[in-house]
Amino acid sequence: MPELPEVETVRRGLEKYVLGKIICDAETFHPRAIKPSSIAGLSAVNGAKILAVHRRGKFLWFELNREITLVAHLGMSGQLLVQPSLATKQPHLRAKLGLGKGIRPKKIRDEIRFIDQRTFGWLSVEQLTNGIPTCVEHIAFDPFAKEFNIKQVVSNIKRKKTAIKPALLSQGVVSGIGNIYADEGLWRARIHPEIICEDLSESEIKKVITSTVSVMKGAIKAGGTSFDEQYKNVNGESGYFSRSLSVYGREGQPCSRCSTAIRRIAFANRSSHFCPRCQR
DNA sequence: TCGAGTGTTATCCC
DNA sequence: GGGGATAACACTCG
Repeated sequence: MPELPEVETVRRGLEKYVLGKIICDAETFHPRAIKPSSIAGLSAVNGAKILAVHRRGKFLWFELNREITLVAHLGMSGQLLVQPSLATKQPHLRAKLGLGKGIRPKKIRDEIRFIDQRTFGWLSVEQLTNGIPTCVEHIAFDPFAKEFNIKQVVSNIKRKKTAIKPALLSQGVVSGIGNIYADEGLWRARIHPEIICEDLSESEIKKVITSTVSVMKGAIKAGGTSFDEQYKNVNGESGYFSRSLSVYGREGQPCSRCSTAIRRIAFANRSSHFCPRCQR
């Protein structure tokens, strides 16, 4: 479920509650909760102080007062909640990190809970290279990063022989864009999802990127998009951006610009939603 | 009962 | 070797 705006909402929530806290009693409850490439089990972060929470694309990581870092990816259905340790355990609780004020706190009041119904998400202990975790190194800058260079991204996409939609989804080009925001950005830019990148002009590609970014900006403001119980802020609150979606999940409903029925087409195990009249 | 779902990546094939 | 397409991963819900 979570794309850039949802992950950013979670990052901000975590930042609010966990900075300066010491991790203790870290525990996993499901074998898939830890990425196979993790260099250590979750207990490796016990005793570490959380100095910052970073994000690139859909990847989150905790900067610790250690050589190692803890990376989190929410996959399709992951949640990170900050909750009292006495709160009822959720059915899909995969791991938890106790939060204390010292290395041996007398009382652990809160914990970070990693909940994930479909288990596509994971946690991973990793080394840092120039401040970036190993598994995040191949991920492109996301549009909200200082280093993001739109000219470079546009020229990279222009050279591709694939359709524009899968190009937007490939995290090595621009990161953070998922199926919802790709559809929304393409609709705003009036570009058909199946047009080949090479056949688009640089200004059209730029329009797609800037449109997608502005949709995501709005979504961050709204606290993310959620359709059901699968996406939550660390508070357990749902975002309300789904009200603002123009095409995603609106098959058969009228386009808000021209009233033509929104169409859905399948592509690579996934759906694209678009307006057949606005997006040629 | 079946299909579809917000993501990533391994593994094919060209 | 690389780009690109596809399947697989697991579980729930309509």
